[in-house]
Amino acid sequence: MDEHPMSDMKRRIIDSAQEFIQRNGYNGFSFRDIAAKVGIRSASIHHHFPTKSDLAAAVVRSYTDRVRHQAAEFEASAMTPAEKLDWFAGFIKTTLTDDGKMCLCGMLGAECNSLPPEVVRETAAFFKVTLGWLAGVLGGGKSGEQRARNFLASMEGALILAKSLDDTALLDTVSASAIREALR
Amino acid sequence: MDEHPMSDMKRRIIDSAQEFIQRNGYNGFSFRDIAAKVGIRSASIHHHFPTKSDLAAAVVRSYTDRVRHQAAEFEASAMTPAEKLDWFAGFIKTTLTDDGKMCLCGMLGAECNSLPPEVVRETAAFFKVTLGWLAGVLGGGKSGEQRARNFLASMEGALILAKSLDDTALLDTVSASAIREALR
DNA sequence: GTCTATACAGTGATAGAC
DNA sequence: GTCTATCACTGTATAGAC
Repeated sequence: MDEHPMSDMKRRIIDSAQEFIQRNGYNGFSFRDIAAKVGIRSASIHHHFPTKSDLAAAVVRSYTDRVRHQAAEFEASAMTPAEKLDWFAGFIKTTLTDDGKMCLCGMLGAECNSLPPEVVRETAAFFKVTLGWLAGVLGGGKSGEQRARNFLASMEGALILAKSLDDTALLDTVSASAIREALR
Repeated sequence: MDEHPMSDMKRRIIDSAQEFIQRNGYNGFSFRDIAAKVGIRSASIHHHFPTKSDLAAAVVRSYTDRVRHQAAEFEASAMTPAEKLDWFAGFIKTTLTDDGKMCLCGMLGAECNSLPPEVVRETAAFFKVTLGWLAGVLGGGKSGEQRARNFLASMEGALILAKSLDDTALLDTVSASAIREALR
């Protein structure tokens, strides 16, 4: 299906890097961390991704592609806006509960002052795609766009608060409010 | 006034470290960065703060103290809740426009998986104090607490989105919505 | 309280054998 | 495609002179 199907090792490196970035941030992981996880030496990572920024940019691109793919699937379905927002909130919640991770781009967005330019570009692209999808779900137009921004901001912020306070319930109540507000 | 007034150099180190953390995160600055900024050698920083976690914990404590102090000042004033939220939104906006910085604890909250335990504790304390103040402003009780969580989450998330997308207007519109919602 | 000097572990990245 | 070996550099932290 894809034009350039990815090698298995390349895929595993990206997945492992994504986990590390969500947990520790771009400045909080090393090629050696990845190497230990996927079972090859750190020098071999450079064969697949010449530099750390290449790897991180590929991680974000793969994340954005999943959003695009998911959005297209929803497009063809009979789900209501409420069901789509619920799905999104569940996805964010899994991020937190499945190992206390941050949203990939929430983490990179916070760090973006110390990120290589191409990673910043890919992070911005992720937010544009996600906001575009949410705006469509919420009816489009200026109102849809504004609701999308409010909703996504609430979710990203709620992740940070819930993680810091070690309070999963906080994420539940804030995301319930955000969904209610978005659909009002 | 204070029981243990802080030496001038200690103060400058804390202020400089705060700037670096807000810009690059805990894993994105070094003692040498601070040293270059305040004009002494990195070894001398250790005289004031033995370890990096000591320094970061002191930075967060100083930040929380300012919130406490500000809250006490507001307590004695005749400001309305709307004025207090406006002040808070303005404070957050300055953080962003004055050099594209993140909220100190928004940054640390995102990174908290890779932070020393005492820094995590201080970050949680900051959020508790800030949420407590906001809950009081918003009328207290369960409703006030929930409004405070929604409001603060929106502001933290809006900072991330605005920074990533390099879009100051996004912060303005999201914070205006958040204030409206909190006061509804 | 600040300095020089240094220890020692970790970093991203490269060269070249297999 | 993965390895070993190694590079130059940066990181936190310490010892001891001034």
